Amino acid sequence: MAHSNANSTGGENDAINISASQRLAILKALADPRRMEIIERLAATACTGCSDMRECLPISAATLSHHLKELETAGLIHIEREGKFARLTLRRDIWQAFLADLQKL
Amino acid sequence: MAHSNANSTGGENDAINISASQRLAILKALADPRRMEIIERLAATACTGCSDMRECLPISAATLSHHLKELETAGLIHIEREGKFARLTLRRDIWQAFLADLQKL
DNA sequence: TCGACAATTCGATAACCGTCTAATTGATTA
DNA sequence: TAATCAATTAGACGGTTATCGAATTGTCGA
Repeated sequence: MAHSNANSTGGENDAINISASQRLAILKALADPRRMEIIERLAATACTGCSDMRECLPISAATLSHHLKELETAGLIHIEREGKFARLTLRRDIWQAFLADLQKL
Repeated sequence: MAHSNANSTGGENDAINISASQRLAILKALADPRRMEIIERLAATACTGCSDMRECLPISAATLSHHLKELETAGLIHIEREGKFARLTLRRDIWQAFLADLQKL
């Protein structure tokens, strides 16, 4: 909820604009091997659960939860909780906006 | 010197390939407001000296030197020392390779 | 209702990092 | 040569953060 990006001003496919603070948050989020790995996996397989992640990454559940919250706060992933499980998805719109933002310089 | 990228295999305009470790180093380097600001300035004005930077950023000479070394180690900038002064340039080839690398996921 | 399980939160610890001052190196000029 | 200045290095301090085990919350099946 930290970064809203709810500015659909009626345009058709206007790209999302990333604020400087969100760009920093995303860069910080990506500047960790584990979190980068999570993003890579989500980008490749489109969608996974927490347990799937833990099978690949050598980290405790607590640490994974911490990283996921970090990625969610940065706006990079969406965590959809379904009963006992959590479904993770990469927010590709934010990802593209982030890349477009870096392209601009 | 940490990241060489001296692999011109005779091709014409083959893009540089970023290793995973260099990608991480670049992300870490960018995940700091001051260093990001430095990169933005270098991208805008093409080339500047240390003293010019210090006029804009509220940091000590020692801290700036530390940040510049970090950016240089990541491969993002080139520091050309001319006598007393230092000339800073953004390594646009690396920057583009970095962006292309992120695009791939 | 009662365990088993997924995920989160809490509290602590260790490592990392940005920042500074002070000291140093190296170059230019009086 | 001595003084000055740009930049770097050394060393220290404080804040941030990645990590874990333990406790907690919430959900599902027996």
